[in-house]
Amino acid sequence: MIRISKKVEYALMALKFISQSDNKLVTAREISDTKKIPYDLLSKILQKLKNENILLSNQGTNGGYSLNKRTDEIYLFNLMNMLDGDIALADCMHETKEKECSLEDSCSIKSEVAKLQKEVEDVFKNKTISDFV
Amino acid sequence: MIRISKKVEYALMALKFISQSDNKLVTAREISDTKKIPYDLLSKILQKLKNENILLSNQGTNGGYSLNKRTDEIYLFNLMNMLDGDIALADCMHETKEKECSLEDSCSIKSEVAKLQKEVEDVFKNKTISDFV
DNA sequence: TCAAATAGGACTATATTAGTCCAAATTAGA
DNA sequence: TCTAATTTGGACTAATATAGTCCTATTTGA
Ligand code: SF4
Ligand code: SF4
Repeated sequence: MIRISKKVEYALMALKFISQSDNKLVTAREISDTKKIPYDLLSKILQKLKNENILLSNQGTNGGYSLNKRTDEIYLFNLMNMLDGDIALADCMHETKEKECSLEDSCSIKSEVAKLQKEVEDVFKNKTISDFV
Repeated sequence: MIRISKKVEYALMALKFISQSDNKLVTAREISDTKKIPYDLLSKILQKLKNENILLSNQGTNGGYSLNKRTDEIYLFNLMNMLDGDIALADCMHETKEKECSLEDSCSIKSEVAKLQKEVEDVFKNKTISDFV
């Protein structure tokens, strides 16, 4: 089964929401309430996006988040990598050799899986947040 | 994280193996041994493929499996559906309404996710086993 | 000083995927 | 007719990944 994670969905909704609140700071609570996204989880996601320089944050009262990039500069592929880690169609395909496949020696489909991975990746590399706004 | 399952990988290797053993029946044990695939799991996969009319089976001594379709008639997309169930990028995208998304009312990205799903699906719909042989 | 907000670690719960175990039915051949 | 090789198939367990929660600290404007 092939899925995009809830984290990524929540991030997409949040980024869309922020991009449509022109320049006004947006709080996690606001997004959570209007979009019915679990507050704590959303907070984590926004913090992550801030650390990845997708968002700017202001702490304290009247704080909140704002975009740090244009929507067409934020690629879905990167977003997925940030939130879910290395996107790999199979164990042997991770950039970082974090996972190894015990079948690598006897595997007869590796090069074809690699080709497939490239094609799927391209779909996500060709989408930016602006496609969602 | 986006992955193709081990089941599908094992199925691909098995189908490739069978397609290259021209006409001779191939046993699950043979494939399991040469490809280092867990025997019980592989058995289940082959049985499934037999029930889906991808393979023919002969029981008993000297039994085994053979292809029931040309390799270019077996689509990766269908294979994935058979083995992993409905391929859906998000909860709301299942053909059968087996899953519901509680955010469906407030969701602002559904149509874009649908577009994305179509693009990813097309990648898998355009691959057949012959691409792996 | 207080309340609203981000920051972030640690934890729990749930779902999915992967793998195992066991017993039955089928069949060729000795 | 017995036996071993094989498919068949249900039930179960283990491992992993995803989703969600809890708690506490820090920042900051009023
Ligand atoms: S089975 Fe082959 S394609 Fe799959 S992860 Fe292992 S080496 Fe890669
Ligand atoms: S959040 Fe939106 S896109 Fe995702 S599953 Fe729910 S309705 Fe579908």
